Amino acid sequence: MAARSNDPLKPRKQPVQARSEATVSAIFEATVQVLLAVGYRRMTTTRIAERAGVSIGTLYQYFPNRRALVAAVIARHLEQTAALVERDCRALAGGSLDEMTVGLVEAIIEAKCRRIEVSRAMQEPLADIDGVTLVKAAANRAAGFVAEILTSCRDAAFDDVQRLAFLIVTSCRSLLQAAIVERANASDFAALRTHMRAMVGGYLKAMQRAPAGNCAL
Amino acid sequence: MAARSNDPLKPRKQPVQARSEATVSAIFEATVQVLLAVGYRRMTTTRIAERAGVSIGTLYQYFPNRRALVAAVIARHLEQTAALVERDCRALAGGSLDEMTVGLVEAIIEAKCRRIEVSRAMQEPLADIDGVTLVKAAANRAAGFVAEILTSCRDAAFDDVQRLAFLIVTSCRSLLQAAIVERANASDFAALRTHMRAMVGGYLKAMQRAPAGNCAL
DNA sequence: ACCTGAACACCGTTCAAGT
DNA sequence: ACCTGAACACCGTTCAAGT
Repeated sequence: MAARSNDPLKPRKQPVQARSEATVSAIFEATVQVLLAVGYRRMTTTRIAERAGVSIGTLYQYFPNRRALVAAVIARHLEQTAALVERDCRALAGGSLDEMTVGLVEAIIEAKCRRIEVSRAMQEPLADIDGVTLVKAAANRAAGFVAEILTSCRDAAFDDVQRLAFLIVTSCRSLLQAAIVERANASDFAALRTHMRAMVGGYLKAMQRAPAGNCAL
Repeated sequence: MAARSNDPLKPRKQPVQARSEATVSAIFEATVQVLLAVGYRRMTTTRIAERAGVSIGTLYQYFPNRRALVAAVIARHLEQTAALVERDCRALAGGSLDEMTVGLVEAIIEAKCRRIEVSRAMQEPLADIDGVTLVKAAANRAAGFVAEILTSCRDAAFDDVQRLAFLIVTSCRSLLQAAIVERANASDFAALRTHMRAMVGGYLKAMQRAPAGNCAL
């Protein structure tokens, strides 16, 4: 079966020789740099080709259009972010509900705020490419890790864990994204952390399968 | 004082006569229709002018650029949404924390899902215009109403109410927006409602100033 | 296999000329 | 005061010609 890729954002040609690999890499890096330097609206293919040191024709040999370029950049960034959440989640396995609440919030904040300029620069092109799909995919990946550790929680159990984890991730992500785009300061982020903990913790407690019974406090 | 608005180099005009008001209104409506019909990417100024029954020059007499057109449409929609939240909030004054939880979630769902196609169509242009600012402004307005009724809660009190309300609104809005953009079905929305109640309720309980003391359950 | 850049198509925006 | 639409500028994309 021949794979028929109709996806307009998929790369057009795969690099075969070594020099073309270098070309693709240069175009890719140039895209990131131009995006960060001038923003999406002023990010022209001419500028990217210039920056990458190749002709405009070469660019279009590997990427079908301008949007595919940013899509590639964003997809990679989202994957890296999900991977960071995964890494931090591993340490939480078998912990208590309260430990997980704090740990999860921290993991998501950490992941989202590393490369904060990219997170901010992503905002503009996200809607222009099929960003919702990309974000949802990344959120689902991260939610998978979160669901896994929630299942391992030693003092609580949940139904519908995947959805629960997805909502936690999505909610935290969008609150953080808003703060990042608005260039919130350190004290705003500190307050946001407190509120996110309360939100995630309260949510998890409300969604517990078997309630604690009598009040342990 | 010489009227500087007669400067021929200055674009952007306010409608003065009745016919120009009609023109502006027609352009405005055409923008909504074209946006809904073909999406933001294919929404050209030519198409809008055509649909409005005016020339392209007339369009640019009243709107400085394409983005301003969508910004106007979106701003109006966001204002209407905030107003709906306000209306539904009024009924909740003086209620219990549980009543408010359910009522708030319902108010936000209702407001966001009325004109659901516009909410979906908004997604694409939002980042291209200064949408974050608009959304934040609308969220702050809605958060104002929410904060007001939270203050009137008869069995709970909160610190930092405005921020708390803002996070509730923002969190719910982004979860709903994601569901809308992904064309979630009725059962997805039902589950989302349940989870949003748990999240908001849990969050509010965790953020109470004076905890209930002994477990009331 | 890979690269080049002039040429093309399209769209946002302007402005001199109308009523 | 308000409208018109040809013309301009710019940018994404292509393709015939090169190495």
